[in-house]
Amino acid sequence: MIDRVAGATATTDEAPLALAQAISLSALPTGRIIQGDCIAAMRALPAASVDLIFADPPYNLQLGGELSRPDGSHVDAVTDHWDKFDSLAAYDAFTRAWLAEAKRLLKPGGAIWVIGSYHNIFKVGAAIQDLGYWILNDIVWRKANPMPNFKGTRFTNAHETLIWASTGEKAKYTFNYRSMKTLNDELQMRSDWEFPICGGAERLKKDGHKVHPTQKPEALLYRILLACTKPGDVVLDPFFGTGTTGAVAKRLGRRWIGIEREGVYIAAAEERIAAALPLDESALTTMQSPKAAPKVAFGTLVETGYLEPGTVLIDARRRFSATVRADGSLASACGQAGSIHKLGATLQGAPACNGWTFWHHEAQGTLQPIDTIRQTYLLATQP
Amino acid sequence: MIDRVAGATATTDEAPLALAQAISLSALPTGRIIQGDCIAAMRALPAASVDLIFADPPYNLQLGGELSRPDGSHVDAVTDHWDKFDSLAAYDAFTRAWLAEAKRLLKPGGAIWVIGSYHNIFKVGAAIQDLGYWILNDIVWRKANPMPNFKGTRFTNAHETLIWASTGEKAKYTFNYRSMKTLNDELQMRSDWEFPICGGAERLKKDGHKVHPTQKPEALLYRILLACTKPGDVVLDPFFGTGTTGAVAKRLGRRWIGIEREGVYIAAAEERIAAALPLDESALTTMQSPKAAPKVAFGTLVETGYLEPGTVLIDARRRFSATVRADGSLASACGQAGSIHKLGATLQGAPACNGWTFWHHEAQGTLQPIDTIRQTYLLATQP
DNA sequence: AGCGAATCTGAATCGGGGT
DNA sequence: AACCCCGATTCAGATTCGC
Repeated sequence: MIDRVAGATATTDEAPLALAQAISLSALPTGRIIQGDCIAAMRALPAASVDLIFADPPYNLQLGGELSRPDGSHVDAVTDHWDKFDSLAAYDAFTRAWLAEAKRLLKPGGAIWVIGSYHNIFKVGAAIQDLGYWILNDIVWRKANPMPNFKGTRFTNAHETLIWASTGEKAKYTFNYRSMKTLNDELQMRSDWEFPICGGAERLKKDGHKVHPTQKPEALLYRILLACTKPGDVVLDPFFGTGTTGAVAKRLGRRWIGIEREGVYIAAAEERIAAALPLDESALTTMQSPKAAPKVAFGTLVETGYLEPGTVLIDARRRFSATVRADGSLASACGQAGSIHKLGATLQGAPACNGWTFWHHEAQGTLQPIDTIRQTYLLATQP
Repeated sequence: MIDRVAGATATTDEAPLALAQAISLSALPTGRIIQGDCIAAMRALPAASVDLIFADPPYNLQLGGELSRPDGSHVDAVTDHWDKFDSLAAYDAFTRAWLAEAKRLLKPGGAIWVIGSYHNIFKVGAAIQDLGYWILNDIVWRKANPMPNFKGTRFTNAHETLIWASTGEKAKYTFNYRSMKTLNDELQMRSDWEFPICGGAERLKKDGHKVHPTQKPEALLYRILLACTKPGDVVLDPFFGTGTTGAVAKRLGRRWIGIEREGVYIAAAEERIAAALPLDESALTTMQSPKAAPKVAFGTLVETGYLEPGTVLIDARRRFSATVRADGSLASACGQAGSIHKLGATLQGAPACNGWTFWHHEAQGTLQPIDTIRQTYLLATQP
């Protein structure tokens, strides 16, 4: 077991504490992973003793059969027993039970973060409101590299949702506004965050297989703890898994408590946290996500009215022409159709073509490449 | 009142309809705004008569006092009476009531879209699941230019959430996959969409003041209707406001029905929709999935001489080869035989295989998938 | 060693029509 | 209702392989 300085030792020298609070702090098993059911484990902890709770509960995915990629390979889905519930109602009851225990553990000025997907997040959010928490923001984690929708049946599921809530409508809470603004190049931090999914060296593996099917990226926890806790605060994670919350808390000098049922995850988490190093300056700078050049799809110009469906485009030498259609595809007179790039390539018999510079439109008597419209759009919408 | 061709007039010349369906269509007030309470108005409409519902219900914002910008100017917040509910429970009851009526109106293959913010979307999503809808995606509208958080107390609220759901777990639904992929420069459309908020010339104003506090951008509706409806489909908006749904539906050649209580909004919507110009037929034609193309059996290519019996096919990596037989089956050297799909799967030991892209033939010194022969056949035989 | 090609993988409610 | 067959369908990033 890992053990960091217990709360009592660190605080008894300071300002006097109420007896109950002193007992609470002395009993608080920070720097430890408690093995067992999260509701039972939370019941054993003292009330009003935790500053922040981060929870990544089971999503209750309810997947159908097997799924294969177009190349025939098999998709390794989340089929673990801990994600199985008998019914929507059973999941709902479980959700309300652990959220109620969590509320009891939070100090009056504490707060909770919960992450989920559309499978469960609406149930979670509704329960949070019903239990008297006060939602402060919902945050969208935009995945830089999500798994595609292999069957072409829906939109690519490219994000997850987090809810940040205080203990009540009038409750205080911690929000390090300046830290967030600094982290975001002196612009207010928005409610949509982009991070890659957890992979590479950060992804815990054993015998070549991932230890946990849903390990979260440390960057996500880093931003949350930096935004909503102070050094020394106690962070509880009731679904600890492989300990991302503990590792990041240690790096940032926050105390932590983990609750986890599965021994395999606990073993991996302990090893991982033991190896975690306190933050140095360079780690902070790597957190600053480089601002990617904004991409604009041709279809966006059609949707937003910068270019009307029905507009006729021609190439610079006026050899080919095509009409813009409602979905951002182009149709030529000879019946061929495709994206600006594909149709340009087809008509020229070329393997590829940059449609942005190939296609032009008539404007003030001159031919303008459609790329100028994209520049206009970017100027109008970028801060 | 605006009125487009009613369903009955347009369909009586065609194939006979069941009586109930004929009544439904004749009674359907498409191209109209019904004034009144949305639940009462929906009750008066026939069951299973609508292809898509788009709903932008009151968000139940629960704002505190007045809000000022750092420069002292006043923020014009949503304080309208229609956004006031007595309690969370009252809002919940209202949400479940209109969502239940909406479900009754949807055809079995229909779908619903609802937009909201963290104030209400969790209640809405939980109700959608409880009522037996099946969530297909949650979509994040990332605002390119959101209002900043003036007090510096939270993250900038820079997105809203939409839920897309079918009428049940096993229900069919419309999703124009190819159109979405084309619209997004040949990449799958993701669940996070970026649009500017509604402003400029698009924003309806009267005497210098915005007519509606939460007018949605047409680009948002454009993408939804393009993705989830076909031309001629009936789209219902039970919280019509200033008619963004109607204006975009008219442009895209979809029929529409609006329900709205406030006369001021109705007047603005009617004027706006009357001015909207429908796209012409050629612009409305969109990219189709191969699914929608006429099917060609492999045997047809053999019968019609596009491929000679006895031709040897091989896979791209030249690991397997097989001979085309007179009945359109393939036979491998090791004695196995079957359809192009089945033999491909058997030889690879895979559960399934698309023979059209797996098998190749030698042409002009290069390997060509046999799908190119099918394309040649289609070009030659389709009008 | 270094570069380009090929391979692998990630919280996924992932098909439709005929017999 | 269950089974069978046809055949449509993937993006970004990390890692490994091959030259």
